[in-house]
Amino acid sequence: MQDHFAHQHCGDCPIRHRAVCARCDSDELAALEQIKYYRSYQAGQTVIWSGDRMEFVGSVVTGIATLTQTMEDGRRQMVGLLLPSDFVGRPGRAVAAFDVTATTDLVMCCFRKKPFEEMMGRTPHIAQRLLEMTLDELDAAREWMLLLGRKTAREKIASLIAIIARREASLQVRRPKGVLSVDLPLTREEMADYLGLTLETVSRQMSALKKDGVISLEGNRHVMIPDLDRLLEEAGDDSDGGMLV
Amino acid sequence: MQDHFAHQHCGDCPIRHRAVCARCDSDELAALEQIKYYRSYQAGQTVIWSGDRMEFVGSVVTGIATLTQTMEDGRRQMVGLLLPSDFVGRPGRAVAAFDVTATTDLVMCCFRKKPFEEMMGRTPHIAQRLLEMTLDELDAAREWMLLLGRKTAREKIASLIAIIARREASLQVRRPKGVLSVDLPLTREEMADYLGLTLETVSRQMSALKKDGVISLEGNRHVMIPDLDRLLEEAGDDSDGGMLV
DNA sequence: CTCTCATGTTGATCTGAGTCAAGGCGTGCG
DNA sequence: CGCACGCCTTGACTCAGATCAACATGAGAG
Repeated sequence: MQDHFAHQHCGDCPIRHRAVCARCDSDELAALEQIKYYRSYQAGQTVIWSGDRMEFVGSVVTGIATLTQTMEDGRRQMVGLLLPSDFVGRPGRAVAAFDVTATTDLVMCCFRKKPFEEMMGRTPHIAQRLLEMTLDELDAAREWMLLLGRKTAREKIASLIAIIARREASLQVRRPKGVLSVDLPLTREEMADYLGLTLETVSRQMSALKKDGVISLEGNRHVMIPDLDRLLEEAGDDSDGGMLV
Repeated sequence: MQDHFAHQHCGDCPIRHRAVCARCDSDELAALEQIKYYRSYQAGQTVIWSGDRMEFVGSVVTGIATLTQTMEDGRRQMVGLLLPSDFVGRPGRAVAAFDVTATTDLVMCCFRKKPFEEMMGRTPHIAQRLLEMTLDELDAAREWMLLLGRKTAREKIASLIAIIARREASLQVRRPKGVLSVDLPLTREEMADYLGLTLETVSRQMSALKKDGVISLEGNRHVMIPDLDRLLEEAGDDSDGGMLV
């Protein structure tokens, strides 16, 4: 398993993951290597329960995890989607604030919290890098608040698909000219939990967008987007809104 | 104006504001003093428009500001409430992502971004402190996502009042035994924008909570809470949920 | 003092999304 | 093979909150 990452450009250091390799000198990297370890989870497994002591911080290497919050009566809201390179946990707080669940098989690269915090104290740019990442997440969360508070069901669905599509597109080297195609990493129910809807409404709005030619479906999880601008219009997004996740 | 703050315990350094004075040595404080300055805004004035270049970072000294996002058709969502000691702006990004508006008269203590960033490079614990604060804000934003996505109008109102009440209570040295009383710093419309509701619904649910004896009103902006536990129950909050804002 | 304007309340009605219920795939298993 | 189970779709009905509209209150300006 670990071999798989050995020849990735940025290895698996959570700090390097987001392209700050240049700032890590070899001593620091060696130190990080010494305290890191891996954890694997199966799809559906819970990584941490809200309220649990959290002994580690880390980042996602492969797979997808979700951050969710649940009310006593079972109402559930997903508050974050963790993709490869995303950071989990917080230096300085002992207890997890949200449930973290693996929605696919998941591999995380972890550091025990204590040594990581000590390391952070000695290596200023780690805190700076984490600060940048956290500020990005905060902006994304706030963008999501607009979606949850003010968008219609149709706009919510269109926004979600657009965000996933945009991320896929940005991973590809050249922007594809023609039809974009996207794999949804979430079930209808998970989409509903993310968007503050019910799964029935998600299903209905997907059908509606399909009927109106905004998207087409191939199986349940694969979406083709003939015209990204059209989709963005349906999403009610500000012209550029492209800075997010 | 500056005299007013001279004898506050923590002065106005945004880093010290949240009780890390002990970690600031005198050289650092002197350096911060040199680059800081004040800005005042009148109630209703816009501090920054989303998309504007942001030349400074800073923290609120007195007054209240809001972070909002607006769609082209005018739908508006408040995504943050800035209270004294809250930090505004982000080292590392040139452009504001949200509108910042003063809802009351507002004084901010600012630092030009460039020198502040340089300072941050030299003074590791500033980044660490900002990281902590940002993580707190992120948790609060995620908590708010549950409210926006899943709570009923009544629960939303109760939650908002509870949050404000809790903060007031925590400022007072001794927890008051009896009736808590809270000043709402927001108009009905601003509350609606914060909660993802319309102002009519806010008004109706306030009346309903009053009729049911959960709160009582004295004027429009002053709320008395005979039983905080009852209010929390109405808010649908998890037992403790007290870690936030 | 009255007028105006911003703010807040309340009522009547409408509607988007939730709820309840009935199937429809597709996959894995006995 | 057929059955069960997880996931998804669709229909009928309901209801919480939005919308539209009228009116109340209070503070400041002239």
